[in-house]
Amino acid sequence: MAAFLPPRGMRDFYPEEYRLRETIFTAWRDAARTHGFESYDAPVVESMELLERKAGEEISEQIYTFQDKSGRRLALRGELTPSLARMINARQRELAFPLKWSAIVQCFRYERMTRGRKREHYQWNLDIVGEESVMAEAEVICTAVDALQRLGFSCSDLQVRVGSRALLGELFALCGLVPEQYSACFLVLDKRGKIADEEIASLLADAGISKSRIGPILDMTSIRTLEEAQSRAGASSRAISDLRELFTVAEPMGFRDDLVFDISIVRGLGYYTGIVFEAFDTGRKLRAVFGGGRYDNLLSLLGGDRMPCVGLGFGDVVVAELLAECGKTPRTSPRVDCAVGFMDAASRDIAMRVAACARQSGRECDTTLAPEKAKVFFKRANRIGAQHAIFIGPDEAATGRIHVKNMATGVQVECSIEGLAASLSAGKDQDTDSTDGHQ
RNA sequence: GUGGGUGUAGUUCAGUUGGUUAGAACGCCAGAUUGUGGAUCUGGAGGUCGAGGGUUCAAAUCCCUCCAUCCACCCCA
Repeated sequence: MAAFLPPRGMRDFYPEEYRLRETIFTAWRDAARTHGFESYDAPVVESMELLERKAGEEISEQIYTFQDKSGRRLALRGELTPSLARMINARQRELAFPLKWSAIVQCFRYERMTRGRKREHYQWNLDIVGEESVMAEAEVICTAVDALQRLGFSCSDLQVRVGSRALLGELFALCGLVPEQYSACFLVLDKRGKIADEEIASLLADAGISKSRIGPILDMTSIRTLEEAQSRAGASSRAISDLRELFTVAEPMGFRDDLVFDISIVRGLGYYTGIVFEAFDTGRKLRAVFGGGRYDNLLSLLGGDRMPCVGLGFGDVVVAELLAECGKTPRTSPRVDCAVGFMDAASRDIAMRVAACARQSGRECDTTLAPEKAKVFFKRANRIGAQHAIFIGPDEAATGRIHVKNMATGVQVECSIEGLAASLSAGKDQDTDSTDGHQ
């Protein structure tokens, strides 16, 4: 038994797991780049003060906190948004808005673990800062759906459920609530279906909401369609027209089929102000794969000018589970263009020359570090996924003629060291010709 | 934090009412093949049975404590 394990909730990535992680990261990066997002990064350690300024959350219980040797109160970030807000605020006069930023960062959370939830995960963040219109929501969702497609998912696997805090706010106002009471109502509605209505009623009462209004609030969760919502909110509802516009533009953007209106989506984070959304697997067996929404007040809350923002967070843990659940986990194996080995000390320098030659021609090349038997070398070459294997023994060292073995076909061709690049290319063409003909 | 499950080889797991030297598969190593991988065959290595304590002539097995881990709830990225 291993004496040491990773700290609770933390993960090691062995090469096999690392390859899966890279597959996910690549889908994220490619989708972001394809949609014109710029990459950025921020420190994994932030000041507690920044995190605490983010209203309405009992953070310090749930994040890793510590003091540095000067007594500064610091924390491992639990999410990237406060750092983003800090960065934007610091250069609010110089940045050109709207801007579209993407980052893949590791976030930490000190909490109990369950399925799909560790104490650390990698999260892809997409944010659009400085855009008032619902095009910002459309663009981040479209980009996230793009990434899902790159991983092999289709709209039959996932649904993006869209709600709106702005809509709920309008409906609350019609019930006679004041804005200060909204956030308590959001949290309570989020619990609808999880706890009994009587408990919800008493929670609302605790928030200072009079009895006569509790019924109408609970009743809101029975709204199923946008039309129904409109009939309550009224024809002039800004929230409804935003939602309608999102669904409309999703059509030409290609993700209309993934969208579903769901008034019960409110999200746990306190800073959301408008449209909010979460993507779930169709079977609803797992947690949200990604989620996000509009947070127009966070930057001003942290000392900047008011700035409309839309953000999206997409974690690696749940999507990996969903890949497994759907049988779509890509089968990855190690791969390298060629491997070079040598039989004895006298052959070493020729082998290294051959390897250098291969690398100069742009090939990936693994080399044996010590003399080994041919059998051991070829076995290892096979294991590391070498497409070609070149074994140097006394004969090759003496004549300068080397044998390039195509590991897929077993065919071995002889060439000079200078002719190596050509042989590797020839073998490569052969490989692709011999496959099913794709690409 | 609550409830339940599980801890045996590198991995996944068997292991009978407590009873002799704890097994299998896969993986690993070696040989068959002294310069050629994947397939096959043969052999080998590898275990303080999660830790500590208790009951017993005898504990992987029963009891207690702790630790780890998984699932559900709670909470949330």
